Amino acid sequence: MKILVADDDPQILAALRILLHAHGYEVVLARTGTAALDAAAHEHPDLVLLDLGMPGLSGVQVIRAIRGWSTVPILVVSGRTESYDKVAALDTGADDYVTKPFLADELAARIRALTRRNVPDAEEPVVRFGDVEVDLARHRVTRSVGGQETAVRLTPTEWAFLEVLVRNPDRLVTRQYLLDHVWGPGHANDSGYLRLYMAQLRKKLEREPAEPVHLLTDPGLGYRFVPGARS
Amino acid sequence: MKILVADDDPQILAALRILLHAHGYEVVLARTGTAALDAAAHEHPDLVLLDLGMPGLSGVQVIRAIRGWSTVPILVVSGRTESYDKVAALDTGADDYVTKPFLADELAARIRALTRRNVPDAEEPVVRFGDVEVDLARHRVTRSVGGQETAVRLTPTEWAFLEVLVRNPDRLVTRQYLLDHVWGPGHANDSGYLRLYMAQLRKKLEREPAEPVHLLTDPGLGYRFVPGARS
DNA sequence: CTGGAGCCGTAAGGGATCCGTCAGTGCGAC
DNA sequence: GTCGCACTGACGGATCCCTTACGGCTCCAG
Repeated sequence: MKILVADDDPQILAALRILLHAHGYEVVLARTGTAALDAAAHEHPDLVLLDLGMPGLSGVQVIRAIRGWSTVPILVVSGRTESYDKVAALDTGADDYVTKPFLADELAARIRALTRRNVPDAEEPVVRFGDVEVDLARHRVTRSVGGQETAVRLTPTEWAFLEVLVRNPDRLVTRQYLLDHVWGPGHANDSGYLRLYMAQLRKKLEREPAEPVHLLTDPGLGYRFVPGARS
Repeated sequence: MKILVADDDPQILAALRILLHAHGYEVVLARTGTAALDAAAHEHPDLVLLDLGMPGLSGVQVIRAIRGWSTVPILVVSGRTESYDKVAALDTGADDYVTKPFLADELAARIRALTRRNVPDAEEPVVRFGDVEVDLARHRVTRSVGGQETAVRLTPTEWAFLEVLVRNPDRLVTRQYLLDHVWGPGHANDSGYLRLYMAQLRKKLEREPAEPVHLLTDPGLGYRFVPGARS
């Protein structure tokens, strides 16, 4: 049972490490938001203990990023007692919220309650299809042509487009949904964007851009990402 | 989304009922531990809001009893702030613990956090008939001919037509209903559309389009979808 | 029995829409 | 300036929706 502890205060970090270790957990530490994201992606923790007041990324940003590819339980520990902060964290994807100072017994009990439900985790934040590999955590796309792994350069808009599709495998993604999530609301009639960026994605990711295999279109409705057979 | 509220204080009960109702939840009330158990068993709530200080059964007993047959999320609301009570409730099977007095916003957020996770095990939105498989969630239709699963291409209108029929199995769907839901209001007299698209659907989905088995017509009234025997 | 009126199923064609593609412009960063 | 990115506009070509037409069927009046 592995727990990722993210806090910028070395003292609290040490105290939590000792406490959790005493309860039999394996502990991984992170002192910044970006480090926490990195560890969450590659250490596959069974639970994330997250402090909100870290430098760099805000706590809410960290939660949103993790929720982008993982369903790991997130327990927020924060000095902020305002209801607004709690609601924001919980609605972004946190599973529980404890305010400092907290009692060790209660924290341990809440950790047990969250890990108890543990569903089969180890959901890889990497999606593969054809000769392409998409790393949702690192925002990186690579392609192996001729046994050689080469990075694929995507523009921010291209990435946002691809991300929406990859997170809904085998499922129709309507034009409306794509426009809302990539360009934001208010672009309901700009379906020309979709044609344009889909063409660019196919040019960069499909073996035969003229006859796509993984990035398909459902005429009149939207687009669809089909991973197909693992290769 | 149904919530069972168990509390012995009528005032709190009424307040919670109003609060939850305002958030769009269906609310079931119980004023004793035994009543709560009964309701949890027969009402199939999506979440249980449980007060610890009820007469009859103790809160921990109620939690243990529910956990004996159900994994429904349990949120404990209690006046007891002692760490011992929290640990006992959480370790018995509760998923969260909030102390009175509590803020309405925070409680609502914690309810959302608990119900969010429970959604995935929804009903299987797949309908099968003959050699056809309709996946309503993924918006996909496949047909297995000769042991090979092949995708069926449907136009948007064909899909809308099929969707209405599939969502009303073994029931007569009147021409009026179909026209309203597929073409929108104002096409009450365009029953010719129905003949046309029904013919196309039968051609794509029926083994013998001339002698349909699953997509039947009720002369003068409308059409009917009959899944028939599972195959 | 016979003929006609609806209703249903089928086929073919035209117009509108949608899709893929390719230039080209504007704008900000370096 | 130069480069990269977002966006615009326009063009064939494919697809889709609707219209129109025709034949078969049932049912009922004559």
